[in-house]
Amino acid sequence: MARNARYDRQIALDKAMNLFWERGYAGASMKQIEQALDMRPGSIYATFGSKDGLFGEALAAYAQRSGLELREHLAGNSSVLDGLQEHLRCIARQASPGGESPSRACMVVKTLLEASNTNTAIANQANSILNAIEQTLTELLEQAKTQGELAQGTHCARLARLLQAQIIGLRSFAQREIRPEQVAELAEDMAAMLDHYRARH
Amino acid sequence: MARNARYDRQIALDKAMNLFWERGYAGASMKQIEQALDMRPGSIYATFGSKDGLFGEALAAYAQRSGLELREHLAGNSSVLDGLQEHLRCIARQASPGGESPSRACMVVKTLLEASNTNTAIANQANSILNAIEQTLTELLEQAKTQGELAQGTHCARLARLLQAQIIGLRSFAQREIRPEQVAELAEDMAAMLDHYRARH
DNA sequence: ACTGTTTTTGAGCGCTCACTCAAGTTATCA
DNA sequence: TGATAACTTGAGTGAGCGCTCAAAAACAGT
Repeated sequence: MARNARYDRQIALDKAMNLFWERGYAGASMKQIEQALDMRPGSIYATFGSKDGLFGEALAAYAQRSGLELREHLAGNSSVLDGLQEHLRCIARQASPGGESPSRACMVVKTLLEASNTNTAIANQANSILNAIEQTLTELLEQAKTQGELAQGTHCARLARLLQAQIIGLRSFAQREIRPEQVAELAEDMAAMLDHYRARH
Repeated sequence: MARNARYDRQIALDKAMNLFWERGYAGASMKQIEQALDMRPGSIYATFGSKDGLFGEALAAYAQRSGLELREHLAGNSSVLDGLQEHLRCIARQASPGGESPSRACMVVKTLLEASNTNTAIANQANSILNAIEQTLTELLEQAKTQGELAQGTHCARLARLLQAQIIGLRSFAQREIRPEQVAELAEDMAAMLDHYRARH
């Protein structure tokens, strides 16, 4: 008894995610969003409620996407630690200058730094995502310890936070104007650091 | 033959730096700047030219301040590596939740991430500052190698980039809502990592 | 084809943005 | 003390912001 929506919600969300990832929350104006999504303001507000609402959904979509990537890298390796090292190298490859992603830096970290003292709701969301990632990393490391990959004395939650800080550092560092191989070297050095936590055989 | 300025340029700059550091470039409005500096728009524009100009000077002041801090930590230790480790711990102390600095994260990194795809001039300035820091760290490590602290095979420029990425990661991580001792542990783990590069005696 | 419902459209709302400038004020020096 | 030059003031500029809503358009079911 009525027409269907012309726009696919997921596709629109993906385009919004790319724009916000590239330009940040304040840096992306509604005019630019309208153009990127090829939607008029009324449709956008009917679908997503507000700029905040759209950003929130875009950030959630980004987090989901990132989670999938991590799981893929882990699935390609029987060893958890090998998978995590592969993850670091893959981040370096994606975050190298000349790549096609909207920004070399992580959208969650960009959001955390931008919103922390200006937009509580969005900052809280970024915090929650980082908490969840820390939790996931901790569980993975616990698993590695159980399987004898990690030294028995390893404090997994603490190592998870170190690993997360490394990843944050790697991706933020990559935002500099720098030669791609230097980003790759950096990832390699971080991967090597993980080796120090391996169990001795 | 004329009156003097009521405002001390350096003091005004320092207040602007704190506001920009806390809220970012876009997040700090001229209204807020007027209030923070207790200056009316005409005086601000006569003194600093534009919001961009003021931000540029504030960022430069921040970089200078940070450089002084690093030199202080180094001066307190006869060993360069000890000084760098002390620097990491001191960053963690300052960046712990409950501290009084405008933001736990580094203003240069906040600027790099905010401006990279929206404000070329400012992004370039952040890039230059990070280049200079990398250069300084490289020289310090070369010095440590010459003095026999570092293993002879060490690639100092590469280790400098690793160290910079660690610092970036540490300070961005600290922007999360997290317990202070976890930030301290993180700094400790990063300091321990530096030990692996020490020369064996 | 007609009807009923939903979606799309885009002009334009009130507001805040960075910024200007003529007028007023104040310190300096003859 | 009066002339002069510099600084301060704040109302006001045009532009852009996020957002609204009445009208037009498009489809589904009869």
